[in-house]
Amino acid sequence: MKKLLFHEIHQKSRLSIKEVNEALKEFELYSSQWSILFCLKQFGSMTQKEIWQYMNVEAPTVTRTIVRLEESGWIFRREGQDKRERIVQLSSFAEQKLPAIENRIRQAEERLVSGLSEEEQDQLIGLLRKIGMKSSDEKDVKNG
Amino acid sequence: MKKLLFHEIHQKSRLSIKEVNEALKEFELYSSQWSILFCLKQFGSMTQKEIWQYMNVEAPTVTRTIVRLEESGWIFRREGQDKRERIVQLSSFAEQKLPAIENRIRQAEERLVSGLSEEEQDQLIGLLRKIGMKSSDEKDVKNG
DNA sequence: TTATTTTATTTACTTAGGTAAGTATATGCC
DNA sequence: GGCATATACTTACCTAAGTAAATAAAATAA
Repeated sequence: MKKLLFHEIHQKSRLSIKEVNEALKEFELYSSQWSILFCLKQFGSMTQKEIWQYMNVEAPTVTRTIVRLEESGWIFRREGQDKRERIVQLSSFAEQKLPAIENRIRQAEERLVSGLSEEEQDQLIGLLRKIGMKSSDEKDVKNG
Repeated sequence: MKKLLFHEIHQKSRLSIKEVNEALKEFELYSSQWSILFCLKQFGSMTQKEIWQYMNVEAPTVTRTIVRLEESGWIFRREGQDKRERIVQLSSFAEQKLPAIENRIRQAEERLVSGLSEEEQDQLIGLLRKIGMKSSDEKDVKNG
C-alpha cells in the first residue's frame, strides 16, 4: 500500500531533529534554539516578528525559545522605536561560538544526506520548496 | 547564503502537520492519532512495540497517543500471550469511519503537492527515503 | 483629543516528541 | 526453583509547536 508523503516527511524531520540535537549536545543547545541563532547570524538583529515570519512558526513558539536563549546568555533583547517590538541580538559569546557550531551541524547534516549525491541533494531541496505552493502560485512565479 | 536541508524539511513537516490537523478537525482527531490508525488499518492488530518500531518513534510517544485513542473509542487493547504486551486493535467505529478520513487526508495532501507533477512526487519520496541511510548501507542494498 | 481598532508580544493550555527511570512479566543460568 | 538479566510498557519531566485569549503600545477614526 502506498505510504503517504506526509508520513515520509514527518519521519525524516524527526530523524534529522534527533541528529541535530545530538550534535548540539556539547554546546548545550537544542535544535529550535539553533534555528534562531542561525537566523540571527544570517540577518543580524531582528524583531521577534521578523524571526517567526522567516521561520514560519507562530509568535508564542519564538517567545519561549528566545526566553531560554536569553537566560542562557546567547542573545539579548532591547526595545525598538516602536515600544511593542523587541529587537533580538546575538551576544558576543554567541558570535564567538557560532562558527564552530555551524561546522558541527553541517557535519551532522552531511551524515544524514551521505546516501545522496550532490545533484540529488539539490533536487531534494528544490522539490521540498515546491511543497505547499499551489500550481496557481507557480504560474504567478512564471508570469512575474 | 545556503539554507540547511534540516531547516527545509523541518518547515515542510510543520506545514503538512498543520494541513493534516486542519483536515482532521471534523473527525476530532490529531495527526499523530491518525498515523496510528492508518498503521493499524494497513497491518491489522499490532503490539505497541510493533507500532512504535514501524513509526520510528519512542515507546512513550505511542503510549500517550494510544491512551487518548482508547479513551475516545477509536481503538481498544487486549493482553497478549506475553502478558507484558498489549495488542492494539481498531474499534468497529474506527473501521467504519476510516475510509472517509483517509479520503479527506489524501485530499489535503493533494493540495500540498499540487505544485509538483506526479513524476516529481515520486522523485521526492524516493529522495526522502534515502535520508539517514549511510552510503555504506546503500552499498549493502546493492550487494544484497 | 478621545475612542476604536490594529499590532507585537506574552500567557495559558493542548498535542507531540524525546530521555531516564520505574514496574511487571519473561527468559536464562546456576 | 531462585536469582540475574532482558523486555514491554508506563510515568515523570524536558523541549517544540499550535490555538486562544490577555496585555500594552501604536495607528486610525470620530
